[in-house]
Amino acid sequence: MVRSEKAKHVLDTAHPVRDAEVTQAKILAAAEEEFARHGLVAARTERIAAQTHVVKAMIHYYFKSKEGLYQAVLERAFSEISSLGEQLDLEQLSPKPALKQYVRGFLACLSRNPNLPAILFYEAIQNRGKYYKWTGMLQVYTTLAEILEQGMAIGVFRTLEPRHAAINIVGVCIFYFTAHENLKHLWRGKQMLSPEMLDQHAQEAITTIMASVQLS
Amino acid sequence: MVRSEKAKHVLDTAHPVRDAEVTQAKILAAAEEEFARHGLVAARTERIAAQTHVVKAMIHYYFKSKEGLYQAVLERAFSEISSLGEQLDLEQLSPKPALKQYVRGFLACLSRNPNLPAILFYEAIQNRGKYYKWTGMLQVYTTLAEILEQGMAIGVFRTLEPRHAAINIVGVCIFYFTAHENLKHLWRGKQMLSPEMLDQHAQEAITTIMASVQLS
DNA sequence: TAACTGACTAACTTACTAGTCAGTTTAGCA
DNA sequence: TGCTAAACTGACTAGTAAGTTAGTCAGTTA
Repeated sequence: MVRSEKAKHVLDTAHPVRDAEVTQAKILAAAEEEFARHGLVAARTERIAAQTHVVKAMIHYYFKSKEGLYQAVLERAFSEISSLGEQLDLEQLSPKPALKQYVRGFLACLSRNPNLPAILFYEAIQNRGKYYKWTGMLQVYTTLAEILEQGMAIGVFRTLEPRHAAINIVGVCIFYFTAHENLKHLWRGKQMLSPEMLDQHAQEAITTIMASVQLS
Repeated sequence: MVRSEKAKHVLDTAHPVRDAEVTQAKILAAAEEEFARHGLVAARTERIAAQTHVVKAMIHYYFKSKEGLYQAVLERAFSEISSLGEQLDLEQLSPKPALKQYVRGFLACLSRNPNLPAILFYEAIQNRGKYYKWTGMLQVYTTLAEILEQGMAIGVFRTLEPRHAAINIVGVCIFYFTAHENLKHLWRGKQMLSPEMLDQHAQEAITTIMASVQLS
C-alpha cells in the first residue's frame, strides 16, 4: 500500500478528516504500534481506535477484523525486508564487502522501522508464523549463509557452519531492538532508539560481525 | 522454591494425586509453558488448568491470581540466571577463559530451560519489566562488560564498547531460542531444541563470540 | 437543491475469561 | 474407625472485548 502525501501530512492530527485513505493510514500506524507492543492476541482494538481518534467500528469497516488489520500491518511492515537482497547487487561484490553491505542494509531497515523486531518476535513465538510465512526472513538467512559459504570457499572467512553463523548475525542485529526497553538501564535510562544510539549499535554490530567471521 | 523428588516423580502423570506440593509444581510447569508461548495477557488460565488436569480454581487456591502465578513462574525461572556469576569464580581467570566460561554457563542455563528467553522477551516488550526488574539480566550484561574491559585493559581483546559488545554477546546466545520455531525451516523442519542442535548452537555461539572480541 | 454515496458513529449483542464460592472428597491422624 | 483440615470441584458472576447494525453526516453530482 502506497501512502500518499496527503495521508502523510494529516497523519498525526486529531481532527476528523473524513478521508478514507488518511483514516486507514492512521489506523495502520496505530495498529503497528499496538501489535508491536502487545502482540495479536493481547492487542486491543479499542486502544487502536482511541489512538486514531476514530471509532472501533472503522477497523471492521476497512479491515474486516482484528486479524485482517494484523495481516495488513504485517504485509506493510515486511515488504521492505523481503526486497533487501535485490536492491544491493551482491553478486558483483566479494564476500567481505558483500557481507558488510548486506548487514548494513538490514540494520538500516530495522532502524527505519524499530517495531519490526517485536512484531517478528510475536509472530514467531505466539502465532508460530501463522500469518507471516517467514519467507522474507528465511531469505535473509539464506542470503547471509550463501555469502558466508562463498567467503569460506575462497578462504577469506574462518571455518563456520553457515546457517548457525547467519542466525547469530541476525541475532546481533535484532536483539538490541527487542530488549531496548530494559537495556536502557545500562545507560541510566537513556533512550535506546535515538538516532545516535541506533548508529552506535549499527557500528558496533557491524564491527562485531565482521570480526566474528575473519580468519584467526 | 525447591521442587521435591516426589513432586518431580509424579509431575507428568495425569492421575489426581491430592498432594499440594505436586499440584503446585504441575501448575507451575504448565504455566511456564503457557506464559512462554503466549505472554501474561494472552495466557489462558483455563489452558493451564487443562494441561495440569486440575480445575481452574486451583490456580487461585494456590497462587491467588493469574498475576500471582506469573510472578511465581518468573521467580523460579530466573533464580538460576541471577546466580550465574557466583558459581564460577571469574576473578581467578584471565579475561579470555573467563569470557568463555561465563558464556558457556549462560548457554547451559538457557539449554536447561529453553522457555526462559521467550518469557524474558514477553516481560521486556509487553510488560516493560513490570514484574521482573531485570536486575538478574542486568547483572549478566555488567559482568560481561567488566570481563571485556579487563581484556581490553591488558590488550587481549580488540577495542570495543563494552556495553554494546555485552548486548551483542547476549543476543547471539538468546536469539536462537526465540526464533527456533521459524529457524527450523532452514533445516527442513528439524527440531531446533534437541540436545544435538542445542550443542551445535552453543559451540557455534562460543566460537563466534570469542572470534568477535579477538585482536585483528 | 435534492438525490446519492461513502465515511463515520453510538449503542448493542455475543462470546469469553478471570475470579468466587458453597459445598464435596480424601489423607492422615487420634 | 471416625474426625478434621486441607485438597479439590463445578457452577456461577461480573467484567471485558470483538464484532454488528441501524442510522447520521458530509461531500458530490445532476
